[in-house]
Amino acid sequence: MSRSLTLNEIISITKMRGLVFPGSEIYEGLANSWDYGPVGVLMLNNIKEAWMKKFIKESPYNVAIDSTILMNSRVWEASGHLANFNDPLMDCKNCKSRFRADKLIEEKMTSEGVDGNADGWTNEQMEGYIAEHGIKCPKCGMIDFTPIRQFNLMFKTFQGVTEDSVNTLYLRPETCQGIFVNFKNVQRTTRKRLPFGIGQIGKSFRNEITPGNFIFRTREFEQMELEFFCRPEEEMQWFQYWRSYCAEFLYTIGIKKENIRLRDHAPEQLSHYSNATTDIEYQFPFGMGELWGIADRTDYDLKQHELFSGKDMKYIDPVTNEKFFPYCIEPSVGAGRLFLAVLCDGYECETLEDGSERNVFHVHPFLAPYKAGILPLTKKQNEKAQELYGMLIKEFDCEYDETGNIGKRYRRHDEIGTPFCVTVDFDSETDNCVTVRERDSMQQVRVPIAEVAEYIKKRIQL
RNA sequence: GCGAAAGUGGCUCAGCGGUAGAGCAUCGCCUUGCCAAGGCGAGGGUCGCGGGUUCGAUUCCCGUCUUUCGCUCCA
Repeated sequence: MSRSLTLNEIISITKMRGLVFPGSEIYEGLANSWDYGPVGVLMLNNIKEAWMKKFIKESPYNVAIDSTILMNSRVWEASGHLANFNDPLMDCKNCKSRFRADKLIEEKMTSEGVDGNADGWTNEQMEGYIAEHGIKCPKCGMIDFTPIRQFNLMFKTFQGVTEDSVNTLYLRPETCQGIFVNFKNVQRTTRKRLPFGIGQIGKSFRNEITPGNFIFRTREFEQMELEFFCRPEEEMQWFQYWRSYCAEFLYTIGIKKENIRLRDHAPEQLSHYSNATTDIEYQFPFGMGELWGIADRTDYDLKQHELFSGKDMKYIDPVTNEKFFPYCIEPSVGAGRLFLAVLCDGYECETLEDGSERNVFHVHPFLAPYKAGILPLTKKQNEKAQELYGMLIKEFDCEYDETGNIGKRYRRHDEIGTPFCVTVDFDSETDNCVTVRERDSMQQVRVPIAEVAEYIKKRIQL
């Protein structure tokens, strides 16, 4: 018998066990900031490593870069973020609900069978349209809106000594632009031919109106993005390829299939530059939430950068000398979100045969913070266990623990997802073997000390 | 920003107008021969912050901050 843990239970455990702490806690916190603790950072790094392994290192197509968070502001002009990453918000004075003016207008147009949108409209145009067409508050039906206020989702900062508007910079709201602006550099230095991809793991910042749900939506977050370039006529083929590759990745790292849903966007939902988009969603305790977005971005970004920079951003086929804009498929996933999905998917409270309960974190050994706990059965085995620990720590992350009785230590490691516990006991002295206890099955195997490292290494592969 | 709820030791919470408790966790000693065992002991909280009422506030009132849930969003 077992049950999943609630989000609150998971938050408690992660705080108690050093996975995740509330940010700036001693100063009353900072809304929606979370720090990864000593145990959490191991798993976060393993998640990033898993992505690197499957999307870059083992891929015949892809390479990685690490670009800056601060970029020339013209990048954001070209990408459209300076113009479009604003939400025009208005509140209903009567019922205090908040709406996006452009969404209200689009809904009105749709309901009247008009094909159009409010993209690129000024606030005055939108306010005018709403007044003329008598758009009512969708919630209470009143026509009593505040004026539009722009809410820019990009964090602004300043470069240089003075807060001069000339030096206004933005924290990047997505990592992919660092890839697009380096497209030519990467292609030239790697001599890659289409199709090929450029990946990046890095922080992005969005001044979300409403963050929340633990680490699900935070204003500072880490993305793992791949921009995969291909010939325009192959876009759908590669879109499908990455769409299933991403889903397969999730299954590989142990996410339960029944908690995953692939949702293809309907044509009318697509952003203006996209020909196809699929969200891979996960069944979080608070509902379905987007984990991975796979978007066909067409040649929009490279074209925009050529337009704004004046530099040639086209691909030149080294064989045919053909010159064209490649299309781009973008699978983009949040590291923190994946971390949360792994937590939600793995944490269970099991009721054992004797009626006692144990919290277990069923996590893929590759992602587990520690691969092994090194435990002397009693304090008499401390020295030998220390020695073994010294050997194993060179091979993988593990932890030495001699406090409390053995059962307690097993449970403590169950709770942080350690797949193996290695116990040095009274017989170890004579038979040079140790007991390896497996987390999920609670089965025990006798393994020669000389072979323990290999035994575990074989079982923690991705 | 608006609406709702909440803030008491690391976690989960109880409590009360007379300056704080439990369980779990942590640490030490003893015990312990494989699944949160037992015994003894220890540490840790100016009850989010500021103000007001009161002889006296963790408790009542006001403000403020923070968190959580919803409006939002799309990694």
